[in-house]
Amino acid sequence: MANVLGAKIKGLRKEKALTLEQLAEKIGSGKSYIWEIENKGVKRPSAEKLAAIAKALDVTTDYLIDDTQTEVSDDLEKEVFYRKLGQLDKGDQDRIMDMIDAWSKK
Amino acid sequence: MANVLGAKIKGLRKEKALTLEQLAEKIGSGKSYIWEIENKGVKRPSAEKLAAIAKALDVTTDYLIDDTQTEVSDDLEKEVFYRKLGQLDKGDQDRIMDMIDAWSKK
DNA sequence: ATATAAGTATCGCTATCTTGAACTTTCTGT
DNA sequence: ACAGAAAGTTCAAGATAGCGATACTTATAT
Repeated sequence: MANVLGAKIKGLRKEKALTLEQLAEKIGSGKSYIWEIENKGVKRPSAEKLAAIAKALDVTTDYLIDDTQTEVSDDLEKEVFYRKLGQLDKGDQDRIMDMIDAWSKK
Repeated sequence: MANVLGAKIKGLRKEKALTLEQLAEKIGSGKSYIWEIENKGVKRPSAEKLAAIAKALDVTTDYLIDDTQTEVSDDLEKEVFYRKLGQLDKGDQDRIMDMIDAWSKK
């Protein structure tokens, strides 16, 4: 379970039936490098490259980077959260945020 | 019109009243390097670094990278909420959701 | 069987990133 | 106002990784 980033990219690329060359072209780099990211566990692609990759694969860079996030985030779940949150007034929203902050400190 | 990234980081850091040293420590870098990112504008930080910075400043890396996006939107704030919520364990997540439910009944 | 596309691998230049110190400016309390 | 502390600014040099170029190997198809 070493190279999460590489696995994600490879998976998404395959889903879209793109070859290394096609993806490489989309993001303006060589296929060898993107192959290395996928397979050799290249640790830190530049933000620029990663943003380009994310765009080409229709995901966010945050999703690609975050190792704890292994599934393309469930839009429905997120939507529900957003909608409920939006129903609160600003003060309550802030209180929720404070609470999340406090609890994530440990 | 150069160095949008640096300006964003600097702005967010100031908003949170963090010193260079404090932010540097949060993300595991020297203050000189982060100063260079903010002011010298020549740097293209790695995705890893940028992700750490985004997390420390409560924004997404996508927001930091996208030069066309210059202000923190409501959507972005919600996105950050959601990200933090995901870091909590299931029990805490449920309690947050319950709280949102309770408060929205008004 | 040959051609062509896809994938695998290596090399090397350059830029990122670290360290760390020294210097300057701004802030703080007295 | 002054000293001392804290924040910010600058520089230099070395280690490391990004990633483009290129060439080799394996799969697919006609």
